[in-house]
Amino acid sequence: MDCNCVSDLLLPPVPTLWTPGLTKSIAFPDWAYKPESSPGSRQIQLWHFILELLQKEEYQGFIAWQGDYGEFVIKDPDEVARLWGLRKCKPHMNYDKLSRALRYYYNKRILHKTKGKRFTYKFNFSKVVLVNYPLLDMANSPFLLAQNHFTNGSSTAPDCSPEALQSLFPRLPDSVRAASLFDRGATAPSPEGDKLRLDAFPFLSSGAPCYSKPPSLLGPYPRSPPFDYPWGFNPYLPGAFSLNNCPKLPPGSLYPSHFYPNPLQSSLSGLPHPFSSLLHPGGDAGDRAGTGPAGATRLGLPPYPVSMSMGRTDLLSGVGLGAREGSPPGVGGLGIGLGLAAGPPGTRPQSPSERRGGVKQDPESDSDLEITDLSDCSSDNENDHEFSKAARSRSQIILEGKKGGMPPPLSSSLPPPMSPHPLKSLVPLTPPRPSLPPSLSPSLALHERHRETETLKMIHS
DNA sequence: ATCGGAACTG
DNA sequence: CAGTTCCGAT
Repeated sequence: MDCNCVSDLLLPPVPTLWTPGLTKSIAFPDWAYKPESSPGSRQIQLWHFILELLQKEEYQGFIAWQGDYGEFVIKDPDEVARLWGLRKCKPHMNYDKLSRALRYYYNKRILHKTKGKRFTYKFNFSKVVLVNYPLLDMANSPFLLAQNHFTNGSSTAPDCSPEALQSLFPRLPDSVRAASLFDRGATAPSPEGDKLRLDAFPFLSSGAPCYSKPPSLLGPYPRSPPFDYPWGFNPYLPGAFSLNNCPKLPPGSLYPSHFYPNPLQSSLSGLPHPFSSLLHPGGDAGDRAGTGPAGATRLGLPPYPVSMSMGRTDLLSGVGLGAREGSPPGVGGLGIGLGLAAGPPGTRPQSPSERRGGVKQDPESDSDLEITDLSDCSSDNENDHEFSKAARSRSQIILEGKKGGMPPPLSSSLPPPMSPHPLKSLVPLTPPRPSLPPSLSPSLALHERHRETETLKMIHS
């Protein structure tokens, strides 16, 4: 009653383009959403919220991607906590509580802490990706391969072949797998399915944090097709990929930003866009024809570009989050498209970050990355808690000796070291896995690869 | 600052 | 279940 919570107002149940089922099943795993049937379920979740903030420029003064892949820094803990409290109608929310909730994610492996860096956490995207896009071309995903590599040398490679996946999702006929992925609500409302997924890929859940090398691949591909993203985000708009819209690296980093693609995006880029059918029945959105994966193109899904800005709005909005997160602090509210709007917000509030001393980019962060990753790994192994149960029998995780990570000298206003032509790098970056487990090299994989190759050719020409 | 236990809530 | 709140320990 006394709560001025505007979340309801700002957060329409579901964006017009979404259906509840769709929303839930597509974007996130069940640990993100309880089944609609579950009473009292479906409240925004903290990590979704975090992603939402991360994705919007308006909040980059408060929280932003920074450092290693998937890493973000809460520049202004108080503000972020305030926003969170706003969203949850918890006027007394503060960073202490927020952080508790964040810690709560450690065991769930959704997040983990980047040790040594204040207010810095790291997303365990792989899990999210996999869970959300179990059927996508994993065999082709360097990211996943990398994970695989790290997790099990080779012997017990989990079977994530399309076939295997298919078996996990029998209700997702290949022919419509893409559609189904985003329509499971209607197709296969099986809450168990979600669980299954998680358990089905223990290698991802537990090994995820161990990677440190840029999984890489689909990086941003700056183009400027006039494509409209109704759900509020247009990767082509200025700012869409700007600075912190995606997990990126600091300037001094070893790897170019495109080395740290958003797994969610990468994954998505290989799939037809979920909404495309809704948005562009014709299946054609643009023109960028032939620029990306066939599927994507056909569906009007911007091929590579999409791969940046994180789970981006598509996911987020689906979550309901994307929806207006509100007019938070002064922010114009409907961030309808982040960058979108005339892009004025681009320069959002520097925010009091500094006021709190924010997370100054201390040089100390130097030795962290590696350590962080390693420690995370260990922690993963050690605190497997619930997760390990499922993965118990799994073979020990083999840590790759060296990590590519590098202590990023953080710099708030780093110019995006984005590669102008990620696709080029993409080529060399996607070497055919020499020891590709049989389970990973099904025809689909080949097919995908082939498609990709063709795409690249086209681009080059 | 960070962590995690514990009781509590919707 | 996903936090929220409180809090002592490190």
